[in-house]
Amino acid sequence: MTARASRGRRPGAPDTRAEVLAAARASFGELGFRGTTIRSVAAAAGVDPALVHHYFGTKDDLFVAALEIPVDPREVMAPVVADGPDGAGERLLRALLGVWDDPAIQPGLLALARSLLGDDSGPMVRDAFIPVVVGPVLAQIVADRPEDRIPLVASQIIGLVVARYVVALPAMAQMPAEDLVARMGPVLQHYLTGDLA
Amino acid sequence: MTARASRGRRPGAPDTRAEVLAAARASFGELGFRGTTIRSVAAAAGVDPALVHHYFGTKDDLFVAALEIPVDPREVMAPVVADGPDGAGERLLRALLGVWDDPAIQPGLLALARSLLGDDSGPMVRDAFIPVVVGPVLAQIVADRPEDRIPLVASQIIGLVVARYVVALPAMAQMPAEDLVARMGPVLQHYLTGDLA
DNA sequence: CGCACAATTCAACACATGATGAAAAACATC
DNA sequence: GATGTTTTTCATCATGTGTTGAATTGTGCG
Repeated sequence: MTARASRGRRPGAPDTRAEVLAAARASFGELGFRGTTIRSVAAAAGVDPALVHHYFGTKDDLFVAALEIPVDPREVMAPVVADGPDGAGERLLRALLGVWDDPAIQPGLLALARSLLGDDSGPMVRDAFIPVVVGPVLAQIVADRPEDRIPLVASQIIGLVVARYVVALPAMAQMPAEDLVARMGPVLQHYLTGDLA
Repeated sequence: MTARASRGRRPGAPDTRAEVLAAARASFGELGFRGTTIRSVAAAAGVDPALVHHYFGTKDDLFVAALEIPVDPREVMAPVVADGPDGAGERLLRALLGVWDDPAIQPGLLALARSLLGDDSGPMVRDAFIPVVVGPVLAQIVADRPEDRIPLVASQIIGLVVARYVVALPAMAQMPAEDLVARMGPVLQHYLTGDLA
């Protein structure tokens, strides 16, 4: 490892800012907000910690930047909701797997998920994100009784995300996507449209 | 608040150790391992931080003590597995809700869950607890193909626990237990014994 | 009553963290 | 070439964290 002992700008046009952001996303996704230190992010990006502050400001600001996901949830969900409730279970699952399996998107999603699960950033993300962003989308694909069905759908989706991506339990993480869709699709469909007590 | 400015033992027989342990459990369950400081636990228990060390040793030791749950998982699961796979979905769900809704047990469970979800304590708890403790129990109530069914059951249970207790989404947290059992029981049963692709 | 032991606080330490500001190097423009 | 701007590191600060050890107080026993 070459020691960078000299102050001042590095030669060339390195995109150091992007490297810092990527390192931050990975760390927030792995260790959560509190488990992520500015120094560890800087070390992973190969820069001095002061540079992290230079580019992103406070740790909170870095976190907010890390949560910006290069995909519009509405675009992702558009094909899911387009054809109404019938078959929506499978379409929802495929859309979810699509974004979670995209290496450009997953780090940010992981950072968000870890934050929600860890209560790192306080209840604001939790109380704002899920009811405001997720709820209205799901409401378009339930047959009826959204107040009963949506929490059930959400519980299975949360379980899937946690087991497959966040905690990454081997049996779940390694289940082929097609098998997963075939096995969990009917369950989501049941929650969306099936007979519900 | 009376200031305790004097060194030395307090009069009477206060169970300070238990107060510290309860405060620790609550904090670990709410904020995870990293979010919990010795000083905050001591403050919540109304003692000096050194007393936390006196009773429990290191922070890690305190954590381990907080994870000790006053219930044997095997006793909880015995009635679930006694009658085999038929009807096991509902029995499993009732057993789960039983322990999670028990105020003597929930704090420790929350501390454990938060730790698993937050990756606070490293992968050891995750890799040891779920496959070793949970897997063999579930294996007794699946009809066949445990390697396929158990992850699905686990995903729904994880989703339930997270949505209802850990993140405590209102719609899920407030769903009456009987409604929940009636709606999710059949899904768990399907994962355990139903037709699976 | 004296003593040993347990419980409790005070004081302090080493280290880690987020953050700030100045110095230095590279680059672009005139 | 000189200057202004951007990028980068070094040095440092204030604060917080887990932890240790000594001093003090209360209790139980002989």
